[in-house]
Amino acid sequence: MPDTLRLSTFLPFRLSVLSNAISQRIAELYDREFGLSIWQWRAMAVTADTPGITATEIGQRTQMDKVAVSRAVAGLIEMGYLERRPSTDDARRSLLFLTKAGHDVYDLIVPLALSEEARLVSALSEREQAELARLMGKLAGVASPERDLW
Amino acid sequence: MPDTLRLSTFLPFRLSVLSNAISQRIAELYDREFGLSIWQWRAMAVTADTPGITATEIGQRTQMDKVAVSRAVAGLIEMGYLERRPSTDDARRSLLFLTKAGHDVYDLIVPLALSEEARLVSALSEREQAELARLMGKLAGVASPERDLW
DNA sequence: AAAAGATGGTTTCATATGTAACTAATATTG
DNA sequence: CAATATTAGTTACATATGAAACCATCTTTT
Repeated sequence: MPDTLRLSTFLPFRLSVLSNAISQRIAELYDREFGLSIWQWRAMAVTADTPGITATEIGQRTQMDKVAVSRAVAGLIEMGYLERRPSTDDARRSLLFLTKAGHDVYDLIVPLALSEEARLVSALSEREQAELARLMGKLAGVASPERDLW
Repeated sequence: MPDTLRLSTFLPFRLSVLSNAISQRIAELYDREFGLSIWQWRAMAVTADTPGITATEIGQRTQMDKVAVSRAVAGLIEMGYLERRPSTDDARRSLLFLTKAGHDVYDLIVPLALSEEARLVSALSEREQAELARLMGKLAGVASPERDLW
C-alpha cells in the first residue's frame, strides 16, 4: 500500500476537473447568450423532449433535487420560456410546457450545444467516442448502483 | 440539424452527472470520517506530495482558485493538520507542511481513497482503465487548451 | 531610488446551493 | 370515512462559493 497518492492520476479528481472545465465553459455560453443557468437549460431540454412533464420528473431526468428544479422552473416561467398548466388528475402537480418564446430560445441553443459537444469530441474518433460512452456507463453503474443515472 | 437534444446522451451532461455522483460519495466519506471537505483533502494531498508547497502552487495543482485554497488551508491549519512557515526569499508566500497529526490523517485517508477508486474502476479491465485515462486526457486537451489540467 | 505595476494571499460582499420546515393535496389505514 | 401517512412543490434559513476589493511585499521602470 503506497503511502502517497498522486492527485493527478486519481480518477475521481481527474473526472471532476475535466467535467468542471467542460461545464463551466458551456455554462458561460448559455448564460452569456441567453441568461440561462445550467439548471435552467437542463430543465428546458427535458421539457422540450417531453412536453407536459412534471417538476418531479424533471428532477429524475436531470438528477437535480426538487429545490433546484423548483427554482429553475420558476426562473424559466418568469422569463416567459415555460408555462405551467394544472394537472387534471392531481392538483398538486402541474404540467410544464415550453412557450413559443421558450421554443425559440431552445431552437437557438440546441445547435450551439451540439456544436460545442462536437468540438469537444472532435479529438476522438467515432470508435473512441463510443468506447468512452460505454466506459462511462460502466462507471455509472458502480458509482450509483442505487439510482439509475440514465 | 436535429431540433431536439437528448440530455441523457449529451456528453457534458453525462460527464457532469457521473462526476458529481462519484465526488459526492467520496466527499461524504472524507467528511464523515475526518471532517474534511474535498478541497481540504485535495490541498492536503498535494502538500503531502510536495512539502513546502505554496498556496499558489496548490491552486495550480488542484485547479482551485486562490480563495478556495486560502480557505482550505486556513481550515487545515486550524484543525492542526497543516503548518505554515515563512518563505525566506519572499515574505508574501508561506511554505506549507503537514504536521504530524496531518500525516496521521493522510495515512488513514489514502488507503480509503485508493480502495474507493479501486471499487469504482473494478468494473473496468486494465485495458479499459488505461483507455479511459487516455480518452479523458484527449478531452482535457480540447476542453481547456489554454491551461494544462494535469 | 521613487513611482508604478505585478504578485501572494486574505477579507468582504453578494449570490448560489442544500437542508429542513412547511403547505396543499392525495393515498392509505383502521 | 376520519385519522394518518405520503407526495408535489415552495419557502426559509444557514452555509458554500466566487468576484472584486484589499493589504503587504516584491519587481520593474524611469
